[in-house]
Amino acid sequence: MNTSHLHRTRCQTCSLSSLCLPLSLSFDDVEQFDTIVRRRSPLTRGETLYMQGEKFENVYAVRSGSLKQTIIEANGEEQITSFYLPGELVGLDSIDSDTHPGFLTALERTTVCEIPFKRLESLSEQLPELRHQLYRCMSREIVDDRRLMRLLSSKTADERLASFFRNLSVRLDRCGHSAVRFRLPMSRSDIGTHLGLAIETISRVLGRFQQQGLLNIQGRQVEILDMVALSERAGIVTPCCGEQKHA
Amino acid sequence: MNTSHLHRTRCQTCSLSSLCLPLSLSFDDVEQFDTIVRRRSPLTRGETLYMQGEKFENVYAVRSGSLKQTIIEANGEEQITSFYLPGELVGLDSIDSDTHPGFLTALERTTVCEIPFKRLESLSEQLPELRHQLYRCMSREIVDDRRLMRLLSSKTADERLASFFRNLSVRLDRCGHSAVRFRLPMSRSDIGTHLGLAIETISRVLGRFQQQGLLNIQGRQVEILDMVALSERAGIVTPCCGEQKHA
DNA sequence: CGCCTAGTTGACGTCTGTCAAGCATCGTGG
DNA sequence: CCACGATGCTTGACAGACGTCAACTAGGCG
Repeated sequence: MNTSHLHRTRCQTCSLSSLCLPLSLSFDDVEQFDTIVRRRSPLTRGETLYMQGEKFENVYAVRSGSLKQTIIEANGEEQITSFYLPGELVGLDSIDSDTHPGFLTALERTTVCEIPFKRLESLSEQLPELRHQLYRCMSREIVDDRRLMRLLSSKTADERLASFFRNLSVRLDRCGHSAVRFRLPMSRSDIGTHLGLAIETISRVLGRFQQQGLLNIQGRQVEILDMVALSERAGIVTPCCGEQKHA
Repeated sequence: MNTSHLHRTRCQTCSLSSLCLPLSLSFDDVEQFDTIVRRRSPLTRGETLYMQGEKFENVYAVRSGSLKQTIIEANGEEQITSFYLPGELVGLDSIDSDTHPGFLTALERTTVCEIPFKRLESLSEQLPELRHQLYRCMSREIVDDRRLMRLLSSKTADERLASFFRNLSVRLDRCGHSAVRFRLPMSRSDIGTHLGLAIETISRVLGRFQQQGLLNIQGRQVEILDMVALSERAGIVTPCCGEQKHA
């Protein structure tokens, strides 16, 4: 029990380990994995974890709080490609070019675990489960991106926002928060930039949702009142009858 | 030199090997890799390589021709998430759920190399370069998807189409075709479904492009006349001077 | 108390989807 | 070789959704 380091926490005792990379590792393997993980002191709201174009060294697992990834194009346009919540892995999109494709910014007080990718990669040589888990994480990221693409490609503002809130609810639920009552980590403007909608549209649609009793939203405090109706609005037809899903 | 099998081709002699998974492997390693690759007889136009929901067993490398991935949602809406050209790897999005998220359909006569993922995964244990290449491929797919997301999230029909043609040109160039003169493998309707635009819009915008001398398009025969103007139209500003920007 | 940012609400224009009709292109068979 | 239908593509008219501009309100903080 050496707790010499201030931020010393261990994967073995982390409540998020069931969502994180160590997911399917044996006890001994987790211990080995734990040795390459570095805990960083918390980021404050607005602080950046890395900048666009910076050399890629580490991936990060979110422990608490939340972050956004912003890509700024040559012409100055911004796009928020994704938000990251506790238990999610950040930086997998940086492997190919060996640089970070965007800015990673904390939306609130946020703690992350830093995992040197080189060491992760070589550790994955010895631990097939870890390797598979890494492949799965990346594959999931592709699938999630495709889902968002579908959303953006043809859906109305209502569908986009309903889908966004539904997705947020599911992910918050997974990491231990309430699925129906939570505080939005991001601003309306962030949501707009992410979904390709003007901030005014966000405002109007949320107003409409509230009027129709789908949800209650005061500033950033959200309460989902009718998840079924929200899902329908998102274009998801049957929440009940068989959909194939397994790990 | 056993050439018993009809479709026996070898990675060592494949003109696309510099784009494909064996990219950074040594000669011996390529040989080892080659043993797990199965060549399939060509797919004809419209033939499916796999169906949505089917169990995931193999990834595929495109040798010639082209394919599209179509996802059909519960409500019947279709989305073409991506097109695959020679040298590109298909199926990486199936790892997480262990099933194929969509239909993979040949757009023309197409040949692919079948790579059993289980064997690929275990081979990647012994070959760090292969492992890294796999990570890179997946990472690149995420990056490409994000690019498309940005396109879909806020760009006009003109920008989407200009960007689409530019992207196609770059990819065709990479796999040995001409970058300025080629035959579109997909229909207008496919492009529309992919970019989230009505087929009529595609038609109108392409007409405009032609009128403005950006490109020449007769049916599926395309000639790009002014790549610079096309890039500008796609929202890509400076092909030259670099810009530094941060928050 | 007053400024500043975040969010709301309204008026208006435009892009693009929808519907509908017309045209070209291709393969099939007589 | 041409007729013919099927399919894919183009063009036009119109309407609706959403972006833009602008004014206004509500919190948050020195």
